[in-house]
Amino acid sequence: MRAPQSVRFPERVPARDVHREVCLHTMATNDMSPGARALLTKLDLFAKLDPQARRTLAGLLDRPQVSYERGQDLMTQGALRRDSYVILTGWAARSKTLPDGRRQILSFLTPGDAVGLFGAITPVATSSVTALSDLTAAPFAPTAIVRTIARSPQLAAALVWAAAREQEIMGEHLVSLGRRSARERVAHLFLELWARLKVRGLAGGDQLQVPLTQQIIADALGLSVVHVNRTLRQLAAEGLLAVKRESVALLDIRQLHQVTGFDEDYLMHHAMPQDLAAELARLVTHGPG
Amino acid sequence: MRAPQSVRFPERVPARDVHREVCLHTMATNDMSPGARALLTKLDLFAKLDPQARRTLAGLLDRPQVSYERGQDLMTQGALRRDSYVILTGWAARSKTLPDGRRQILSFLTPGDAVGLFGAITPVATSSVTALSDLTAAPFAPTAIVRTIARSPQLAAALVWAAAREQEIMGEHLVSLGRRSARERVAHLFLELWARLKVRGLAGGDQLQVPLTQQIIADALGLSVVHVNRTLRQLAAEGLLAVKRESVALLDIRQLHQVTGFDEDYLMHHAMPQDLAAELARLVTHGPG
DNA sequence: CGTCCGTTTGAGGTTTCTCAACGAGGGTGG
DNA sequence: CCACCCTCGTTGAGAAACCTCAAACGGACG
Repeated sequence: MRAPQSVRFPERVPARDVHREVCLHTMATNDMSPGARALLTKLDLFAKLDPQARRTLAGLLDRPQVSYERGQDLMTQGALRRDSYVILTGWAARSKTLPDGRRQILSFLTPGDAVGLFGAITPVATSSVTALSDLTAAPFAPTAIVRTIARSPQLAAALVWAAAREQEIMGEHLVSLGRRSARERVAHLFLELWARLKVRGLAGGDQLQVPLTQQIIADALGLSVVHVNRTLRQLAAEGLLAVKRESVALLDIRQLHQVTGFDEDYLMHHAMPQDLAAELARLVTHGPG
Repeated sequence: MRAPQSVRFPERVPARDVHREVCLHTMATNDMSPGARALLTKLDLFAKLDPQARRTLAGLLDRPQVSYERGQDLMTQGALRRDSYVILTGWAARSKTLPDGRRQILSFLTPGDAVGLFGAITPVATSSVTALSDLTAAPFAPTAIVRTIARSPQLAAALVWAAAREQEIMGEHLVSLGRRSARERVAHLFLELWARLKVRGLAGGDQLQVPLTQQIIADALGLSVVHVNRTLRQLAAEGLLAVKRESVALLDIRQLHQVTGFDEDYLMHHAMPQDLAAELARLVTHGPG
């Protein structure tokens, strides 16, 4: 058994101005809270939500937004659940910690992502969610999700889509940890984050702002910090990417794709398929009968 | 980059009589198809479904069951999706394969589990589902899930619970691949399977029937077959478990728990929490208004 | 009786880890 | 303003875990 390389998440470090802006689609969102808009931006990738769905969404997220500093927990493994959130600005990580301190990051959460969306289902949190940068979030009651599902079938379908998308990302993550080399894991992670951010307008060109320390990358990829460092430097030496303070430039995307066999289909950037849309439309017009 | 150790899944091998029986709870299930009963058995862990939910479930699964031989795909990565299924008897594995042949198993599917439950969302399958033993399954149309969600809020909540539970299992799997040693991974896998089967009445005592070859275990745990073999033999030598043909006996459960820090809470064997149940009941009685 | 699939074992190699130390930057307090 | 932390990144050296290759074994089945 190896000793834990994992280290506490950073705490009480002042803010940096990474990604404080949520990119909003040009819809009539004036009447909505920031939380509703952020979630809408994401769900909109899947389907244009109808007025009923948008009202329901607005009703769900009508509480004032809250702020967290880098290193604080929005949710703590083993503790009773409190609120659920939609992230407005900043990054967070969902992680699990073993009794001896080893830590594994399960997923990265970016603006528009939900924290504990289905959290009402277990009273005690099985993972922690920690702010990786200073962040703001829109809180909502965990049980409200049930009401939401019942009130708008379209919204329910969109939420299921969001859950399925998350599962796809976790699946690809599982492949990385189980079958990819350190080099492939690192390259794959950056390609994924780049693709995720780009589709929401949070990254442009080949540049990408990420508030990730090498320790955090290590905990996400199941590697030691030392080896992440060496891998990063090797990829940089080959001219594939350039790492600065808290940003990364993907210099040779074609070759990065080749290194990892990256195929962004699993991220599901696409709209609802035809048959599903038809089924939903029928329901919305004629009722569930 | 390591060469692929992964090997094709076994094919066309005759059936073995492992787990051909689904344990049914003692409810009035006479009017339901086998598929509906199997899924009900699982969803029942979460909440006693009301008549409306049970009617909807029966309507979803009214097609005749189908059979697959060991090694056949119920769903193939990269191919267009066909039906979704509820597994009735036998085991399956969901896996992803890299271009060079390396394979990672994402999850094991046992009776009552759904294949491609949310599959309508992507037209092309991002993973394969392969029969690990001969199996039978109840098919349903992928888009039917939308109707189901709209017709019964209780069923919708139960399905969300099932999805959340799956995500928890994947999360723990991620911890294994990222931060646990081979020894811990193997012990953890068996404890998980044992707990999952026991709660549905598919395993008794410390014995557990699993149609897993060492190659399959390796592909699930991100290890080589050779190392799985050595790890298995080491655990056996220490008297922690005994592996026979296709069954495993957990000889020292206390120490196995200690080896892995296993805590079965993440499997969510429990019923719906109080507040969620109350919320749902209100909806069912008063409507979503 | 031969073949096939899965398991087992040996030997040597590679990746990744641990331990340890140093450097660079930024914030903080004297 | 400078000295001192503290965090994070970087580098070296040796060790451990795990992998590959190769070969042999055993049971099941034709």
